[in-house]
Parts: sequence; structure tokens; C-alpha cells
Amino acid sequence: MKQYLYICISKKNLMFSQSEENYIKAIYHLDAISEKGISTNAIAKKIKAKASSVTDMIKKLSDKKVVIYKKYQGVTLTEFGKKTAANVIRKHRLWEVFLVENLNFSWDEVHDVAEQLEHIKSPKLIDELDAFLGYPKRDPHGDPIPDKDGNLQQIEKSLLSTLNKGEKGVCVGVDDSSSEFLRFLDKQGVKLGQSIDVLDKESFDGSFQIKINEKEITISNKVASNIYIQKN
Amino acid sequence: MKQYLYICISKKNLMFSQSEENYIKAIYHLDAISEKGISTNAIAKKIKAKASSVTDMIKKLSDKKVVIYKKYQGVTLTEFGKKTAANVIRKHRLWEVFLVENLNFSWDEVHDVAEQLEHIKSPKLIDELDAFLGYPKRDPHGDPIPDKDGNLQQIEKSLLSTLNKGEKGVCVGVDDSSSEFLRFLDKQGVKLGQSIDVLDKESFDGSFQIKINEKEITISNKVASNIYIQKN
DNA sequence: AATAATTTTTAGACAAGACTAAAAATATGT
DNA sequence: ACATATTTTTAGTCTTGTCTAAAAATTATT
Repeated sequence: MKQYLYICISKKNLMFSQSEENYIKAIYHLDAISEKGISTNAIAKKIKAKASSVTDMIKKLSDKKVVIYKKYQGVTLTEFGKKTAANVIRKHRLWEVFLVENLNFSWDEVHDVAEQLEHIKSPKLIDELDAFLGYPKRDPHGDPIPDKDGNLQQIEKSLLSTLNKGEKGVCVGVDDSSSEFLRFLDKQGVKLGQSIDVLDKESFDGSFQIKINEKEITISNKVASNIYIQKN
Repeated sequence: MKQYLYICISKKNLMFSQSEENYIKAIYHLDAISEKGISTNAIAKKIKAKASSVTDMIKKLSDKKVVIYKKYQGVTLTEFGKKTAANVIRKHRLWEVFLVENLNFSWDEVHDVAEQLEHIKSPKLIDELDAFLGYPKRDPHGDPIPDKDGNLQQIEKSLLSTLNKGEKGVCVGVDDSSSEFLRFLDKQGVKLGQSIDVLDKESFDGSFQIKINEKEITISNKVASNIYIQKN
């Protein structure tokens, strides 16, 4: 009598709920900054939830091999977790590009909608969207768009606040992408690709005298600390 | 002492959950057919849920003034409910157009994705999408797209199965828009705008001899009962 | 009209995801 | 080092949306 060996590759649940995806994304963003495990509180703050809710979710993500978790020691993304996060971010940023390029959204309006669109599940959709947009490398805030495999190319960038008198460069991104800040930049005429000359730096309060579009303006150190520049 | 009258227009919760929207949409679609109240079972079947779940949801929708409900008597949409349904359907169909026109989806692939996209909340998004698409009047299956106010223009259409020998017309839609049927139509070369001549009608089994693109083919009555034709 | 069949509703349970309040662990300050 | 403060976890509750099983109402059958 013949015997067959059925190998059952349990197509493990690669699907995450919106809530799970939001946590994964939040941890990914925090991970980029800190070296060690991400604290429960940090996640809670980012996600605007209570620490207890975060603990619950962390346990679930740990069971699903998305994060490494040891009680009281914070959390780290696994490689699988990073891939997953990058994929959500890829979707978010591609949608942002679509909204700005094709639907007349301004860069301060895209976030909330992209936050919803990033959870749509359809591999074909996102591949085709990517192609439709012409495989963009950066979103409307200058942030890099991960490729299909979750890799994202970083560029050489410095905070405007680190430049010295006489240096110049091009705006390649923002650190704070809140609507308020983006609208402020719009008012000042700052956008991606905008070239900026540092005319002077006030040592007293760290404010900057800069030249944009042949116009000289003064910006606070706080503003200068939220604009990324590629030097030239 | 002055007295002020504060009129508090309780901006009532115009927001519905995805699940609620799905029920509202299902009732709307069923409403188009039946004259009297929609039965719990009919909704259950459409939504692929158990009747008890439907009863629960119906109560909630009744509280929210979306439907009129009397125990054991089935359910009817209020005007508000109809508007709400039309709005979800508007979004669904606009997204379908986008997927087919811009993202290389075929008409049998759009449904599942549109089912997700229809729940995205953003008035600006949908208005801009509508404009981007050039204010289309019909989706890829020939179904009309409701306008912002929820009105949709019906056109004169008949089922191909009701035509007689010698009559001709143009395909303006399908009744069954399952992937299987749509792929079958693709194979036969039937698409929207396709002109069709009824060469003969077999009284024995109701099958049709038709001419498409100078090609003569035979289709079953079942197929003919799922194709909408505008006579000419 | 009475019984049978079907439909609908109720009652109670469960899972996901959030919360509060309290307990446990870790970190901080003198 | 020890008391205090903070962070994290646990335990239990709540809401949404689903389910099963049983009861009630309606519809169909003879």
C-alpha cells in the first residue's frame, strides 16, 4: 500500500487588522530613532492609546512573530515585522503621492486620508498604483517610499538648523509633518526642491536669516530644526 | 441680565461603521427589487451573515433613523438611509472606474477592492476623484453612478433575453457581475457598447443565436438573462 | 382552523480592541 | 540603600459585531 506524505505549508496568517498595522507602523517609526527596545509608553503616546492597551497588543504581535517582547523590557521588530511595516508605509506614501499629484491635495491634507488608504488589501492595487505614478521615490514630504521588498534608499540630508552661515542647499523633507507646520511652510514659500541660502545664524536664540526665492526671511530655530536640507 | 439661547444642533453621528455601511448598501440593493419591506433572511443571505446578526444590526440602524423597522415586518430605508446608501455606492462605482481606467484592472477584478475603498471617509477625496475621472456616468459594468445628492439616472434598458428575432441593440450592462460571468463575456467578446444582433431565438430551450463583431454565436437563455441591452 | 414549516427574534456567548483601576516591576533621588 | 516615583502589567469591564440555540411569531398546508 502506497503511502503519501502530505506536507502542509500552513500559509500563516499574513493578514493584519488595521489596528495591528497601526501598531506595527508606530513601532517601526519609533525604532528608527531609538537603539534599544521601544517602551510601552512611547507606543501608547504615538498611537494615542493607554499603556494597558499597548501591552495587550504587544502580546498579540509577539505571538505572531512580528516583535520580540520581554516583559518590562520593551519591544523590537523582527525582520518580518520590519517588512510588514515597510509595506504599510509604502502604501501610505504611494497614496500620498497620488493625492497630491492627481487629486489636488496639498501636502498638509494628505495624511488622514492616506492613513485610511494604507490599510486597503490588494497587491495588484498597490503595484499598479506604483506604476501609474511612475515609480516615485519620495512622498510629498520628501520621505522615501520603500520598494516592494521593503528597502528604502536614504539620502544625505541634514537639518537646516545644523547649517552654518554661508552654506546653502535644497529642501528635501520635513521632520514635523503636521498640518500646522506644513501650512506655515507654504506661507513662507518653502516646498520640496526649494533652494535655501543661510545668510546668518543668530547665536542668541538660534534663529536663522535665510534667502528663499530672492526673498530674505527670518525663521526660528524650531522651524529650522524641522526642515531637511541636502547641501550643495 | 442678558440671556442667551444656545441652540445646540447636535451634529448627529453621520458616520457609519463599515459594517453598518454594508448593511445599508445591501438593503438598498434589495429595495430596488422588492416593493414591500426587505426580509431579515434576504439581508442575511446578501450579507452572508446569520439572521440573528441581521436583526441586531437592523435595530441599530432603526435607532439611527436609517431604516423603518417593525418586528417581523421587514425593513425599509428612510430617505436618509437611501442617501447614505447612494453615497456608498457612488464611492464604490467611482473607484471601480478608476481601477479599470487607470490601474489596468479588468471588469471582473474590481469588485473586491472597490468593496474596501468604498468605506474610505473623505468628502474631498471622492469629489476630486470624480473630477479626475471626468465625472463618469457609469461604472465598468454599466451601472449608473449616483451624483453627490444621491440621484442616479436610469436609462432605458432591457434584458437581452426579452428581445425578439431580428431586434438589435447595444450592451449597456450586466445583471450578474460575478467574476465567472464577466470572464465568460470577455471570452465571447462581449463588452459595454458592444452591438448585438438577435439572429434567432430557440423556443425549445430559450437559447439565442446572436451576431457579435460579424461572428455568429449561440448563448444560453441564462446568459441572455444577464445582459442588458439598449435597443436601437 | 389546526398543525406543520419557516422566519424572525431573543438570550447568551465569544473575539477584538479599547478602557479603568489596582498590583507588580523597574527606575530615580537623596 | 531605601523610599518614592514612574512604568508596565494584570484583572476586569465595555462596545461592536458576530455566532448558536431556543423561543416566539408568521406563513403554509391540509
